[in-house]
Amino acid sequence: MPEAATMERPAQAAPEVGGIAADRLRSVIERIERLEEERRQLGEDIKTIYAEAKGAGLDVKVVRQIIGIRRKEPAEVEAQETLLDLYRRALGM
Amino acid sequence: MPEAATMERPAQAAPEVGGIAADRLRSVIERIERLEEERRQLGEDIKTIYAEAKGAGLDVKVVRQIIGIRRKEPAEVEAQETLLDLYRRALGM
Amino acid sequence: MPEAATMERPAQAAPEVGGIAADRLRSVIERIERLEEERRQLGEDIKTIYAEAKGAGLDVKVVRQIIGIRRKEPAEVEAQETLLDLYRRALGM
Amino acid sequence: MPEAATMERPAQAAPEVGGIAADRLRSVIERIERLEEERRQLGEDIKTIYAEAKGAGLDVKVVRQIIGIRRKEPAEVEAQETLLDLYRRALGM
DNA sequence: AGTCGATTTTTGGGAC
DNA sequence: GTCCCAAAAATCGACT
Repeated sequence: MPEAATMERPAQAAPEVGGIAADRLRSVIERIERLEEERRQLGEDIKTIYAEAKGAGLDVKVVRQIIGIRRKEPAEVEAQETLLDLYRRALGM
Repeated sequence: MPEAATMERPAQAAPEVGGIAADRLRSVIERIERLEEERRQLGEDIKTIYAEAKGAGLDVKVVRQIIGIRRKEPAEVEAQETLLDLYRRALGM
Repeated sequence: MPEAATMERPAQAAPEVGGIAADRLRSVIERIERLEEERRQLGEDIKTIYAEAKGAGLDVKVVRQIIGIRRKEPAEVEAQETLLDLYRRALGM
Repeated sequence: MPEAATMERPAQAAPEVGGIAADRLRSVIERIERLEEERRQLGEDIKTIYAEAKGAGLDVKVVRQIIGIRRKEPAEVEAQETLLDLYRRALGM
């Protein structure tokens, strides 16, 4: 969509309603809605894989747990390693 | 709650507005608001202790980290120990 | 890093390392953790009331909205509603 | 708990223990993790658009409300607004 | 910039 | 087994 946007108040190219740039508002909303739709679709894809996994005899619940743990683990490992350091710093050592 | 103050419409003890038990609605809201106020106050108390800690030379940020880690740690330790089991169960072993 | 077992309550390892500051650190942590526990309990109480409200036929989400509205300044509430109307009109909704 | 290093990517330990199911488990986990990463990226893209909108003078919170309203069925939107009005009147707000 | 409180989405559990 | 509801987690905007 080329450059009509810079024409601020001609009758129809870039209407303002109550001081709002309607085109910009509409553009923002439509772009977000489109990305949210893609996001929702990915959610469905993920569900499909879980369903396949279940069909293949895997325990979906524990697969979920595994993925959850893998997601959190790096932070947790680091937290463990940092704990003593934190105490020492808190005590000003 | 039998207080005279709640009798906005003197004609009735338990007025309904549009099918809503107004007394009950009001009671729910007031109780929640009261608990939220207590909750907010505790938040302030906690802030005060952090301020004292800072005055005593402790590093507030790391004290926060320590408390955060202590809060999460039992779950994390357990998660670590459970991981291999999860894989085995997911594989049906 | 010796024996994971000794890390379970790290506050106990501190007293010797930092002199008086270690005691203070422990005190700060324990007081905050106690207040946070009270705070958590209040959160549960609030949840219980919402559950009762639901059982009494109230729409919990709308009750939440009401509480949110009462929490804000009236002017702020109106400003927001006005802006929402404005945007809706800009979009022709 | 011996040798933390071998636990970092537990999926690699699996192939030998469960035969073909281990491969399937790994595949499932990796495909899901990939989709989740794409999903996370879309979340960031959405955030970026909101930031742009804010920079353009739009009220992000209200834009969010608009999107929420458009997502719901019109009947649902009205039902909720009606209920809110009802509760407000029951409370004399 | 980092925290906090609140809302919304996701996940696990239970009823039918 | 499928659907709904409650608990948990992630996310967002506000404030400091």
